[in-house]
Amino acid sequence: MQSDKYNKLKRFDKLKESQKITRKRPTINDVAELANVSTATVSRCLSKPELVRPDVRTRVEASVVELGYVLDGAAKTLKTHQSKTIGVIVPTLEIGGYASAIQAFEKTVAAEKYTAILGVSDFDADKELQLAHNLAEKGVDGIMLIGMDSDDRLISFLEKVHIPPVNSWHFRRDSKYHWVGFDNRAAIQAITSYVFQHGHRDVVFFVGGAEHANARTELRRQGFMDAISDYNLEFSEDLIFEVPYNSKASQLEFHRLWGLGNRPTAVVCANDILAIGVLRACKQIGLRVPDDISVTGFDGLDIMADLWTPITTMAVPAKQIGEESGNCLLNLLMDKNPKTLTELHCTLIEGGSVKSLI
Amino acid sequence: MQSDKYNKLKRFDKLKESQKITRKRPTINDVAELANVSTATVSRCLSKPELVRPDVRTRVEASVVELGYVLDGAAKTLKTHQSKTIGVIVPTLEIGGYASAIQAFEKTVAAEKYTAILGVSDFDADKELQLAHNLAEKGVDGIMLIGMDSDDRLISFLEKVHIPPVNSWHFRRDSKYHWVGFDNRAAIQAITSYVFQHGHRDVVFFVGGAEHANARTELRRQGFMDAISDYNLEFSEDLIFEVPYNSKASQLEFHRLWGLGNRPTAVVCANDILAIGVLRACKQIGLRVPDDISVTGFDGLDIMADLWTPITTMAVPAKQIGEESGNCLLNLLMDKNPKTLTELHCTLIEGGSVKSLI
DNA sequence: CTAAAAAATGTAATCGATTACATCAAAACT
DNA sequence: AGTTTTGATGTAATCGATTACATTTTTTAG
Repeated sequence: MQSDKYNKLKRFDKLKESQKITRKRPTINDVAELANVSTATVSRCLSKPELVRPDVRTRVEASVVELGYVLDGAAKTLKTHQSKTIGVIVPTLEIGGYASAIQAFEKTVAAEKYTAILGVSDFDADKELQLAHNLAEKGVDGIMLIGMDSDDRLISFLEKVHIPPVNSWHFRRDSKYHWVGFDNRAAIQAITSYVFQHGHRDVVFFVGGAEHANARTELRRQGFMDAISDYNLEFSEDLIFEVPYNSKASQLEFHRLWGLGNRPTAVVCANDILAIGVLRACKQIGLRVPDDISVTGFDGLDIMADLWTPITTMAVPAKQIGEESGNCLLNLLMDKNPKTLTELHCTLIEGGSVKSLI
Repeated sequence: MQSDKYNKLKRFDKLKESQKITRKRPTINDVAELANVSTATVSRCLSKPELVRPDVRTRVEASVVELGYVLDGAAKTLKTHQSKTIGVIVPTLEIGGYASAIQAFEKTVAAEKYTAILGVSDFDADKELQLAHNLAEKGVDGIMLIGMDSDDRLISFLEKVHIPPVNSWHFRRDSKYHWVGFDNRAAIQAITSYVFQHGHRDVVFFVGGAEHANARTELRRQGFMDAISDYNLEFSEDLIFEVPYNSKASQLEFHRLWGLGNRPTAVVCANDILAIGVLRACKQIGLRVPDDISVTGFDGLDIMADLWTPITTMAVPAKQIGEESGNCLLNLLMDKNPKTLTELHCTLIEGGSVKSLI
């Protein structure tokens, strides 16, 4: 409009110049030029080849190869508002089950040309929120959340930016969001009941807590308490030991407990890593498992079968969680309506680490 | 130019209309309007706030919050040719070390505002190449390659599209590319020599191979052979057993070997998973480790200390590899010149699974 | 108090694709 | 043959940011 206000010509030249230096890859224009067609045709060749006459298509494809053309996803995303990208937020990859779930998830969504963007939250809700913001900027089409409480801020943020989330690992029945997982509370109740069934009455519960405290921990406590009340036993907070998520910590905790004269006949652990620590402590103290004391884990690591004593544990359907979450999100993105809750089941694996007292 | 050729007005209206329906999030224009500044100022507030007067900045920030504005990364990337994104290609996440390395890598690059995009190649060079292509379209600024041979097609592709790669896990001395890893051959040689030092002479080598065959497998074979020639022992192909990467397979393989009357005094395994399988087989056969037979692993899984018999293994510096790869790539992206080769070291962990015959 | 220098802000072209619609060509009807 | 339908291709506006340079405002110097 004000053509004298700004000296356009000069600018244009400068830009064109700098552009020449910056440009590293051929663009759709270059391909179009070489193949003697319009950019529209090139674009069609790439996304809807059936709309282009075979001979033209061949010519275009040859140009693509000759120039080594790679489509610029940013431009495509900008225009289409679709990134073909899914964010995955996970507390840690060090927990084997999470890694398995992610791998299965990646495989599932990759089959539909989606790419996974990874964020590790370290069990930190603030970091998680920040990751989500970052993913939103990256333009992810959806988000997979693994094994966390869904912080309200997170959920409302995702709602505001219109990114559909799928929550996984455990689940909530009363949620309007999508969940894929198993019933933590019931699973802990089940393995605890299994121990009670074998006649144990002095049972303590090791649960990963403290710094990683989250809804899941709470659910597990409740599962333990459910089993206790099923058997009409008396509950006391002293039966529950919150331990950081590593075997060293649980090993020390068991030593402490034993040192105080506490003499349970069984230790139920909320995860396998804690069970391993307990096992180490028992070995050091000279307790035979299961003859002197019974121990159970939770997670179903393969390795549990190969320890000093094969440990009875509850196998978590990690791979399935990944797959089903992937399918759920894919459906969500295709505007199909996947069911809100996909409940998967855990499997008790008897290792022989629980002695029958009956 | 040919304004009668195309009916512009009609189109514009249509587009504006459809746009209204599509647009889900506020843009920089909305923020600019609300804050009563230009888009340039908003942009500056976001990337170089120190260039904007504090009072204006405050107004802009308030508008950002009020609208719930999230920057559109695609537009930014399109203009700047920078995605602040790094691709990670890994054969599998089921190998604990890889997961640890990725986690460390993610943490390292996240500190500099980079995001990791994950691709799982399943040990398949074609899939790997396809992943790289996909990552190139996504506009990644760099790529981290874990534990694979660098397929020549991959490397030359990355060169063509100007994406700097960092190779990790093992390394090559003669490469012009960046490597972060340890000397596979030397490490296997070291643990094999350790076994020879303990007086063993009938030693077999279990190595993950077959479907996952790669340069690394070859290097490990060579490491084993190096140790043999150090001790002037006679080499035979029969000493090497290629086994799929899982404990079940190595368990079966050991049964087969034993069934054929093969009676080694020690089994050196190229990874811990295979060692676990051997251990299981020994237990089933009734062989005590290390009294009747010695076994070593490789990887340094924590769990090796808690097996039926704690297993001597070689700890791989997975976390360090992730960190150093991250730093290397960051430097590369900042045009600093990181060293081409970062050599890290393995640590022998004596579990007591090797009996001294001397 | 004015002039020059520095700081803040605005303008609008640009990144590289997609795609609605226009146009042109070829095939299928009268 | 002329008309309609169908198919293939081209045109150019558009997505939402960034940023070179122009312009305006503020500060500093004289």
